Amino acid sequence: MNQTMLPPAIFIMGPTASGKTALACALYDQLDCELISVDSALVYKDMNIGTAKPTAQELAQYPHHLIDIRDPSEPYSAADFREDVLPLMADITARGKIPVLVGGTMLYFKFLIEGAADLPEADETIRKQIEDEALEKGWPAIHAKLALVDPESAQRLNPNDPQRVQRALEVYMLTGKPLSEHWANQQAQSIPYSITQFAINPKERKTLHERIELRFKQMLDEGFVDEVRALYQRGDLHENLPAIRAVGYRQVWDYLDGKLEYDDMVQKGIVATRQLAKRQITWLRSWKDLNWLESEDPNLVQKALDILDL
RNA sequence: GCCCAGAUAGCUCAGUCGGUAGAGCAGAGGAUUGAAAAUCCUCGUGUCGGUGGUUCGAUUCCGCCUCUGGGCA
Repeated sequence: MNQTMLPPAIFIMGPTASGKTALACALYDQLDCELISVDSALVYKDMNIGTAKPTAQELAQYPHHLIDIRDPSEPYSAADFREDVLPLMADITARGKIPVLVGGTMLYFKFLIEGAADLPEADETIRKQIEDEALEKGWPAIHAKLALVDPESAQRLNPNDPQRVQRALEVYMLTGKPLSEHWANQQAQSIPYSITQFAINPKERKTLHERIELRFKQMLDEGFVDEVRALYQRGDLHENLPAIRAVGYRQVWDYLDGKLEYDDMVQKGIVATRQLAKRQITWLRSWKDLNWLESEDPNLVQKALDILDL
């Protein structure tokens, strides 16, 4: 098939606080497109300030898909994202528009580009069972157990990595087949788009750190603590939920719990955001077919449009 | 002004019975298959506050100085 026959799609990636949203909105003004958020935290309702979600006014002017689609009590996953976004992109293309995917959740982009193995979804009962056993015997014991049924995964995984060890064992318990076998059966999937990928990032890490600190303090000024307090006071949420584990939310939650002094919470919130940005940049460094843009470049939008050459 | 306790990595501190030192955090790099804003791995040379003395050798012992806490006036 001729690549040029594929409909266009645009990806805008980059670390937190790099200016992705601003670029996406600028493209929205210039192109016949629709915006899709690729962000594991923006999917949650009532989590606005701390996620740096575009404001209601911004969203009215620049509508984004896949924002506010879950209650904070409901988990959302990379696989959910893949299932949601593919039909959405197809609809947008059918309307004669270009899907513009913007966000910083790199695993979601990866799932979209490379596809995912056919695996069972998370099973709360099984996970609880594994966790209870881990609490009693320690994660290395669970890892040893995994080694008996799925030596390949056990070899690959660090015994101290609870999340992956748990997942690998969960998959075996649910399917009777090791994770490695599922992967071997994974079929190459490619999405039917001609994708132009942008990564936006400040020239210097120091600049990003400054932006992150400034933005976190602005969030606090805008009432971030009250936002988390409202979630805290609901009573049905807890700190093990993906939503409450989000950067900033976890630290404010601990502050409300009396586990952190206010100043420590601020410091730890900033630090956690910096560390998130670093992990996002690590993904990007080895990412294929990227067009890099500098956050502080005054001609950034024009450069992006030139690269798109539509 | 006097007394006491400190001064060691960017920060908080440990330690060296005298042979130039190491943790946590921060930071950097990496991994990443239904929690991914998650989870995990790797990386530690710094005038040991300054200066003089004792010593083969001082960050360590002694003197003086500077600074920071706390106490007494």
